[in-house]
Amino acid sequence: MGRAPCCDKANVKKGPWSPEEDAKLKSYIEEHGTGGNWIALPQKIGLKRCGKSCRLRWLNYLRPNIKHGGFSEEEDNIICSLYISIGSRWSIIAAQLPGRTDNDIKNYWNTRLKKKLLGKQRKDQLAARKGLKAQETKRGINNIGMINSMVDVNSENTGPNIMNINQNPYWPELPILAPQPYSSEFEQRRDNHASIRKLLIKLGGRFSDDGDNDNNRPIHDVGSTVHHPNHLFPININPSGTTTQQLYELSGDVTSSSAPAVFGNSAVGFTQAGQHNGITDYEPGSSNMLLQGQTSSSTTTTIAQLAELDEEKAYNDPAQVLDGLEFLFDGNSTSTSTTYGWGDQMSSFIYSNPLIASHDYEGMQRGILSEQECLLSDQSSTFLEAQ
DNA sequence: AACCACGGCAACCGCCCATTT
DNA sequence: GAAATGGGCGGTTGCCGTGGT
Repeated sequence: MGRAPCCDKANVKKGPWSPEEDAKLKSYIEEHGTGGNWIALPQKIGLKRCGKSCRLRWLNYLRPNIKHGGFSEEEDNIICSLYISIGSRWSIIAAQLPGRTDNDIKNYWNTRLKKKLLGKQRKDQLAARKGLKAQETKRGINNIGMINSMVDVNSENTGPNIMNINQNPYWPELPILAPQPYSSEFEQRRDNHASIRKLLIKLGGRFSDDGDNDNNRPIHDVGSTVHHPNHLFPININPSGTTTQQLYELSGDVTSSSAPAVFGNSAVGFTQAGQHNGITDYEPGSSNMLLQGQTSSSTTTTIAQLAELDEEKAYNDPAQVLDGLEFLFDGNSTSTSTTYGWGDQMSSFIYSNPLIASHDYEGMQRGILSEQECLLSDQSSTFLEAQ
């Protein structure tokens, strides 16, 4: 049975909002709130708009403290870092950037950041390829295939199919693959809460299926109603594991349109406690997964620790999927400075670690990697499953 | 001046999921 | 338990401004 339309499409105005409509919507919500029912809202105000359209207009444009444009370098870094970590979960990313909406970030990524990355990557890869060519000529050996070996999961062979760099002039270390359906196993895992949980556990979060257990609540929110979690991705990037580095620690009440962390439309570990002025309050609990912000180095899974999980596989893993993104993690980053420099640690980790590779399969495929026709190895998926 | 291509962004669409009936 | 409903999300579309020819 099909889903009933949320409104009468024939009698609903579409297209850009007029200042009058904006004023009506804004003044009503500021005075009365949304009432928790967007569908009924336009009728109350006398707007010939779909409720969803009203919601979108409010969240993305009219709501207070919205910032438009002018993304700072720090914000760039956060967006890119999170994209690398979790893919196109724009609402989650937006939750880490006060005043930014998921739509804004999505647009910004699609129109600017992605191109920036790809442009940089192309440049670096061409340079790297030149270097390799020269090396090959000098030594008289062909080790490029090994260096750039990729697992051709499209091959009918069960074993990896080593592909040669020269098969792809622009993406030398990436496989040339026809669009390939996911394996049924992987298909099941996509958009699966369990896999997301795995991912976030790897990234340092902790989950609980029993939200009623206070022990599983975020440390900083135990026993209290919170607006939004402040620590979503407590990634300790110090390879020694002795220093805790909170990458995305925000202070204050983040009134993002989509905060707190949301997967699907479930707040992770938080239930909706109420609304005021269109801003949703959340409280810990419910049967949802609970992501815990951790601040203790003893409990935080560090990137270095993850990398150590399988150094050999990491060494052999061919998925140099993020080659060229170093600039995102250079030591000059104001938001992510570390003892060792965010750059080397993070990029080398991502390059080599099958954990990240497999975690990022979905997001990457939808983003950067899809454009490069890059598939990650079955080995990576298997490795994740084993964790 | 006219046309075209391109980029940015607001808004829409379809789907998913949780909640309610 | 099934169907209906509504909120929310990510992907896509289309308009508009700008720059190049």
